[in-house]
Amino acid sequence: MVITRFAPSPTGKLHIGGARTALFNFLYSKNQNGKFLLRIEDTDKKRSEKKFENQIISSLRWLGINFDGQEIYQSKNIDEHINIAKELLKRKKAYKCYCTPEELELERNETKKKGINYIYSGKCRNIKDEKNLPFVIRLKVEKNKKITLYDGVQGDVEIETNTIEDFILLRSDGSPTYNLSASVDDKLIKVSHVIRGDDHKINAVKQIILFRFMDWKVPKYFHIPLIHSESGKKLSKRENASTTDDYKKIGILPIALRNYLLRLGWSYKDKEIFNNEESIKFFNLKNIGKSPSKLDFERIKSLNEYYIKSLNEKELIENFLLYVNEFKQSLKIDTIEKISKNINILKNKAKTLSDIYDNSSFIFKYDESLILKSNLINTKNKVYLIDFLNELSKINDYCDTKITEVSELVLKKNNIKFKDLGQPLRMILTGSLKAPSIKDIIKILGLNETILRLKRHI
RNA sequence: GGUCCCUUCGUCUAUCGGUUAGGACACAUGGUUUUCAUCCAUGAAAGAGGGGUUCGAUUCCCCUAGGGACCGCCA
Repeated sequence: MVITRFAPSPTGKLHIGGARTALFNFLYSKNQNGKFLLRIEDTDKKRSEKKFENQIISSLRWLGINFDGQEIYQSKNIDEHINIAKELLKRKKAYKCYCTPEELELERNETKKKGINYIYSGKCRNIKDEKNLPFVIRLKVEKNKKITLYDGVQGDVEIETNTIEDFILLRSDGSPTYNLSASVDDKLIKVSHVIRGDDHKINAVKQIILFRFMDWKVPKYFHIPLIHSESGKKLSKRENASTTDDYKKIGILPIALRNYLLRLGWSYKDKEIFNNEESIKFFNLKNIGKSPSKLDFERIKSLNEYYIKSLNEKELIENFLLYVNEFKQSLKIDTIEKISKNINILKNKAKTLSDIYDNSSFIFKYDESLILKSNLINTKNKVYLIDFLNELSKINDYCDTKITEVSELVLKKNNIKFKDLGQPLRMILTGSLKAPSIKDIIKILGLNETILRLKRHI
């Protein structure tokens, strides 16, 4: 059975790269009818925070990336990690190292000065007698061997063990480090495919060595190229617009972000649009690309625009209201009703949910500052506008054809083009030149409000 | 600096040695349109460089250049 996992450390919000890693793991496991697990790597007590853990889980949920079972906490398995370290010690595959951090710092500086790559010298390797001093436990990496990482994305990568140091398994306070914990946990939860960022490639080799020392079955590894920022560097948490929250905040739909992430570093022929079902159906590991990719915000927006247009009304309204609730000034019930009813008109120019909000603002926030400044409202134009108002006042209820009749009447009477009437009308009714068509504006505002607004300015 | 990885339009990518090198976003032009958009059509735009292998290389190999990742008692 295929078992994959996403293993974030809760030291920050879920960022784009992590989200894509989670997505690939999720999609592959679901495509194979397997399991997708979430493991919180919270062994760094200083930097881990509960709020980030919650944030990561809710971001995953938002993207529709659902994990199986309960989330797993690495910190709960610490005893087992320590046991394995002891077992390795017993098998003589690990040893106690009494070097102090200060000594190591010195070693590091010395080699760096010489321009040589630093790895721990291994000087404690052969200490026979126990010392009554603080110690760490290090893995005894075999010398002069080649380890091949059979990477499903990168191909076979051969690494000399001499370039890999005797890395620490247990710190001097007895707590396990990442490579130990991750290996033991992957073994415990029977991970079959490890899909993660390229930055873990060297860790994979370290973990393979540990797996072999323990006679465990080594999982398959897939190291996906990193996502780079516009500047071409690894996307860091500090970059603006690097977390999923950043995108949520500006009104990107989860399905759009998910679709974007899926196609970043992965492809399926010429297909660009993948809904959630299709993404599971078509996803595979072999189409993952080898080269890193840059984030393209325009593409995200355009995908978002596509989904705003193609989502059904109900889904769009749901997404919109959730968004407004979380990020915008709350709206009155009747405004919400008006927007919901006319969502198909109001979504027209929108690339983001925030745009829909802005497009709708003439309904709930009648900003007259531009109207007063506009030279569209002059004595000449007022003649038609008054005609229009008079004719409009004769109508009892809104009706498409009646509005057309009214405007045509005014146009004929004054011998003008629609633009001459439409522009000032639009300005008065919405306080802006960018708005839906006149008919739609009247329909949304209602006859009463339309007449009220007209009367204020003519 | 050491080890490892990557390199097709500006960006994301397709290409299983033979293609007018395809698609998408962005861009430009034109058309539709009751503003602005949408939509439709068209266009410009790419194999980092140099060597091999081959009848033939974007594709396979080597070198160079450029970019990136890792090099913590972080994960």
